[in-house]
Amino acid sequence: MTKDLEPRYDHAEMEERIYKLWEKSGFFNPDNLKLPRGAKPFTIMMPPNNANGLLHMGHAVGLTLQDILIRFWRMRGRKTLWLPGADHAGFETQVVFDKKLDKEGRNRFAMGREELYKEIWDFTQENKKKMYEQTKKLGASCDWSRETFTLDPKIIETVYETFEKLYKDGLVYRDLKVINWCPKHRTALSDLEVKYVEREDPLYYIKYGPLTLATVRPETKFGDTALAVNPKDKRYAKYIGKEIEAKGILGPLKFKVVGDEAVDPKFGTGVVKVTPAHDATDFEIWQRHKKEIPGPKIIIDEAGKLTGEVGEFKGLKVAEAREKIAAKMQEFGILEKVEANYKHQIATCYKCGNTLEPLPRPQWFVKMKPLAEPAMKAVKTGKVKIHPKRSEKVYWHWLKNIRDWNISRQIVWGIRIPAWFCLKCGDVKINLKVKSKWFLVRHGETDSNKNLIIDGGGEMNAPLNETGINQAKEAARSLKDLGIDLIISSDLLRAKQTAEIISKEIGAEIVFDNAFRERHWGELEGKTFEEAEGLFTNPSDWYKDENLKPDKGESWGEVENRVREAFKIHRNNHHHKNIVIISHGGTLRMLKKIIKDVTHEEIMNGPRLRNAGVIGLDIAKKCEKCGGDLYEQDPDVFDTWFSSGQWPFATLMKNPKDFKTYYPTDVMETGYDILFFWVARMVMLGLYRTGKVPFKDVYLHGLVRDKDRQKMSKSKGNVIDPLGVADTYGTDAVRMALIVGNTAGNDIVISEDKIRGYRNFATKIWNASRFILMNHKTEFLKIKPKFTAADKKHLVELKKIKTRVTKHLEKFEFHLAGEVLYHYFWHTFADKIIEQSKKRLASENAAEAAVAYAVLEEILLESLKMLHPFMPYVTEEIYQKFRPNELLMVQEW
RNA sequence: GCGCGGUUAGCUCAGUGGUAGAGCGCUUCGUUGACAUCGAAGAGGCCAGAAGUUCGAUCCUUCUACCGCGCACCA
Repeated sequence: MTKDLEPRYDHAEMEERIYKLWEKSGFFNPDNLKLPRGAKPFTIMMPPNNANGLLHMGHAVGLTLQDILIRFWRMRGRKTLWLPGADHAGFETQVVFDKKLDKEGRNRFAMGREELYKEIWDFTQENKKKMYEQTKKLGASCDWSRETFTLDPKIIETVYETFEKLYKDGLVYRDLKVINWCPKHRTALSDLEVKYVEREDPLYYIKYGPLTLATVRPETKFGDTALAVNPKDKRYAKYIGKEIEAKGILGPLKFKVVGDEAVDPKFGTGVVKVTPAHDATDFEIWQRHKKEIPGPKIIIDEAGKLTGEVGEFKGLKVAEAREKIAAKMQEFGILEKVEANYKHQIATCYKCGNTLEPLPRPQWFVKMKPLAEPAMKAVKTGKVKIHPKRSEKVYWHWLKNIRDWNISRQIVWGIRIPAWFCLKCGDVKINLKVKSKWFLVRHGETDSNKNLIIDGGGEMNAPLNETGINQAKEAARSLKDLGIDLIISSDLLRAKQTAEIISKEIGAEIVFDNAFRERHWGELEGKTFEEAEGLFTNPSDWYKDENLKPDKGESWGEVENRVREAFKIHRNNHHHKNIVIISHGGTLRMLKKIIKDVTHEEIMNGPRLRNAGVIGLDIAKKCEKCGGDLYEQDPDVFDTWFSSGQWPFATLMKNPKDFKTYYPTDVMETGYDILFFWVARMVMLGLYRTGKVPFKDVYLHGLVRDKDRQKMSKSKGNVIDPLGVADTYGTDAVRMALIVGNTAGNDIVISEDKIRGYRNFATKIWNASRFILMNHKTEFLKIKPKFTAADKKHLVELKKIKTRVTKHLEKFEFHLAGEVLYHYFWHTFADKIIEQSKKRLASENAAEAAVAYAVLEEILLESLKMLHPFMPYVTEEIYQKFRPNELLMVQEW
């Protein structure tokens, strides 16, 4: 019992000091807690916050609720682990980063995989650091020694193991399906990431020979491959199985009519067109009638523009094309009528709001039904309890109707899917052990490239220009840290310079091989493409014909032969080494042709490798099917939720002792908005991998809203920054304001007024304590207090309060516990008990004063204990004035 | 279409089978050393509407109205 308290307290100074004191004590780490052997653990996995921004009020709510649980159970003698972490948040982070790139006038589609990955990595690490600082400021008593990022090797390894297990069990498969495609973000999305919005669009009735059908998407007509009616529909029974001829705006059409249950006879005309490439239902109709009708005919590309056999509409965006096509149909007299304001639901991207384009793509899917069964059972039997209870019904309903989960994402930020395809036969290998990696790199840009001048293996031999040098440097950076042993380069100047720049960065030796030179274009060398045009019948023949040979130049066939020979020799000599081959656009095409064993036409129609572009080849054991040993890894990454769905066990699994002690965890605390995204998947994957539920209780908190019930958002400008108000009013006030009146599953209303109210409460606690401390006299220490009946009554009441608070906390009724404490401390203890004791404290009789004091101190210290989980800083600070050298944080509850 | 939640003080929200609570706001009074970031006193609610169960309902049941949300392949 040392100093008096200042009349006011400086929360800023205090919070920093106290947090450091807690950290220094080591008690955030359960291994350091002084507990009897066999003390029961209590574990919470902190939901890994997205490492793409700062914490907002929603995070503050979650962290506070978790910290209350952790501090409460720690004081109750449990071996308490709260493991903090951050999520790479694949798609979400990619979206945030895209915006950043956009501001800088860049875009990710023009960046190399490694380069982009590295930049986002740095970006997330920076965010993570700031986020953890904020987490500390909010008083979170988590074990920083076990901090985990979802891209830590231990997590990736575990995720890979899970994927392999699922694959072997037949629960993960790769299949071509029509998936939700966002044309803006150029990636597939899971069904959960689709937001359906109601919209009014025209419904077009189109004549199809003797039939009429209704559609809102006339633009997809070019992709039609059949018509369908309900088999029970008497009106159309006679058409089933027949071919129908009709007038189309690009010429006559001829489609077969199939009978399928998916068609609702009551809707529209009861006839639908079947567009398997651009409609999931139609795709399924096709699958059921594969033998009778043609499959997907793609007429919309990844950017949402018309492509393929669409005549004059090629290149138009879907919305534009729709109007023009409808107009054309009108002209042709095949548009029967238009219902103007047809209300329907359209699928949009939950992030950007753009209309999704259903596209057929091969993707990895998780078969969900077998995983959902045990997950439903776990909740039904009470092994997992969800608070609020009503959410169990919602959980139940979702799992019951669950569909297979597309886990492939076409972005680079994330955990790359550990699936390799044999380059020769296409066979799939999971978790392939790669022996060595070979990289094929095109040289950087030259002025010839820039000005479209033919500069092959001839005399020009242009050097890199400034852009080219920078590109080479970029490529060099992307090849760094990959353990490259050797660079094999064409000896032409542009390749040589590129090789030297890369060598300088990665420190590997260069050997030159003129077999990797560009095709010698003979008499065409030095000419612009325009000038060269007249020299062949068709410019595209330069590429198409593998035997065509310019004067004094080489044919593609000749290039292929020399490359084949050189590649074979280098393969034999260096198969165990990581190699970079630096060569030229055309030459690399030939190399790819050799590796993939495909036709000349196919390789020439394939994508062009940009300057300094990198292609990775993985060399591993021989394929059991074809004997090839060159593989290419699936470029896609996992849906973030596939990895975060493994969070409760992936964080512990690689440390068997921790896993045994702390798994299953006790409580999962998170927002109700991610019940399906995350909670349900954690239960499924947890049960699947470990045979045990990942947690026993799920506590769901609501969305944070402002005092007018508006959702907080940056665009509305009504965001309250939790750290900002913590600076102003103190963390304790913010925490308490977030708890009182906040019930499970309901939205939380927070306003600065409310926070101010609880700041006043903190002041009240401070001043009541100050008063008590002020009345302490050293002579009291010698006096054994004799409590009066009234004193005893107060102490009994205190006990009752403690029982109530304990019960509330055990039942996850944080708001009730907080209210009871608030009310008791202010309106019973301060207003009544302290007021009544003032006379006795002032008594001449030391024994009487001592008793009065003893009662107050007892009640105060017990109250501080109970308040500590809610308001950790102010309570800890005061407690130490009464009990120096002790830590309230680890006092017994 | 199915499901869920809400409707309580001027505002935002807690709560309970038997005299209704918090924060902010409002009214009046008060600076005698814990606290004006306060204290004292107070105003303010047929707890959405209707019916039912009950000795008794704001709380349980049913229906209705309005608000919000989730899920759903109907072209």
